[in-house]
Amino acid sequence: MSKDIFLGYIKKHIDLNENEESIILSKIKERKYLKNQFLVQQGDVCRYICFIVSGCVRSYHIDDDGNEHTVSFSIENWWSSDMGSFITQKPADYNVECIEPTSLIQFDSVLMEELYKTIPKLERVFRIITQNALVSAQRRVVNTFSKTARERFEIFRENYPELEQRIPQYMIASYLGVTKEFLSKIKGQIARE
Amino acid sequence: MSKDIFLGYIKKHIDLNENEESIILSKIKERKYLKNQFLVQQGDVCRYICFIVSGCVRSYHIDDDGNEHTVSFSIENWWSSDMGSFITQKPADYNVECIEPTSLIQFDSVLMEELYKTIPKLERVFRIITQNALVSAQRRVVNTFSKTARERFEIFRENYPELEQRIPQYMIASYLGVTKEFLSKIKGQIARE
DNA sequence: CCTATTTCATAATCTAGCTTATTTTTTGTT
DNA sequence: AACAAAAAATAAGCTAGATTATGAAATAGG
Repeated sequence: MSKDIFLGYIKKHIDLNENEESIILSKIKERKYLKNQFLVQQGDVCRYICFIVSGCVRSYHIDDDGNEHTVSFSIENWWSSDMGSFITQKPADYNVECIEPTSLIQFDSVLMEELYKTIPKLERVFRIITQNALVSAQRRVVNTFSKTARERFEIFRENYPELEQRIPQYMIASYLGVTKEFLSKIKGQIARE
Repeated sequence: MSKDIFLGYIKKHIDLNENEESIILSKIKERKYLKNQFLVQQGDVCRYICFIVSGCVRSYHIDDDGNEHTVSFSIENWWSSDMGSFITQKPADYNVECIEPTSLIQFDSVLMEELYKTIPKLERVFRIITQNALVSAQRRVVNTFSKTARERFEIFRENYPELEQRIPQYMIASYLGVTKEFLSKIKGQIARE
């Protein structure tokens, strides 16, 4: 069941005794979203950090010209939020939208602080997760500058082979930082070889 | 003195009792680097996370074509490392080089784990720092896609007004993701207005 | 099953930023 | 002060990727 998936995930990083497990179990609950529902909307304050049990969620920014820029896709066993907004309680920079029916566990800031207080080891879990996410984000910056759009697409395919099937092509384009037309052209090129 | 600068920094995030303070003080020591010395070289394993007491450090990747891409500049009261390499103990993706004479405090992974173990609250400090860094990195990705080079330069100037004076222009260009020639052109444009 | 709406493909034209090359200015060294 | 080396400025021509447009194919809803 979904709560156990979450516990299993945490226990990959730290040990939990029975008491700690039951504290966590007592505090969390599953919530379901439909496709196209928003976890956060750009401009609102982000109230939750979410652990995805199943489904897929996209975080994206809409710029002044109305163009979408995808920051991340989050699937099973990963997290989703507008972290900046969640931390500062200022308006979110991103829309966080389900692109599949999604089941998740939500943590508001009161609950997070309560959990950190009662089970300080959880700080460690989130430190490690966040460090890994930072490393990926920095690598993405460098790739954006050093690789061509085609190379970035091929890297995306290698890193997330399942995702390409689950996600509309125009969203992948907006993740790679190119137009959907150009991604289509790239795919045409690759297919022709 | 430099150790107190570090303690002051930590105490902005968490409270430390006298015992904890003295543990930290006993474990750390200052180290000085000259301009152009490397803290890590791309391909080596990164052994340290460094807290910068004074000076300035640049992290950059050299790609297959020999082009430099700057990931970050780190100055006083900030951290520097190749985090990915430090965590995994695999070869570093980045050169980390002093662009000024730099004084810093180095933490190897044994010391970090020891500190996390004896003063678990430090996990919290690094969780928070890393979360903030992640938020910036993600914003940088989005800006790279949604803003022009000129806009990115103006944002850089606003965010780090002091840095522009301390850093050669070609390094700023490599941070913004443009050639030095194009940044020069942008500055010419701005000056002419 | 049919229609409407999204999504994807293809192609022509256009531009931000790159490359290459030359000159000037700044910085560092003896 | 003088020389060498690094950094910055400027400019002409060139490409990766954007924009705009049009049609085909796939999804979804009634």
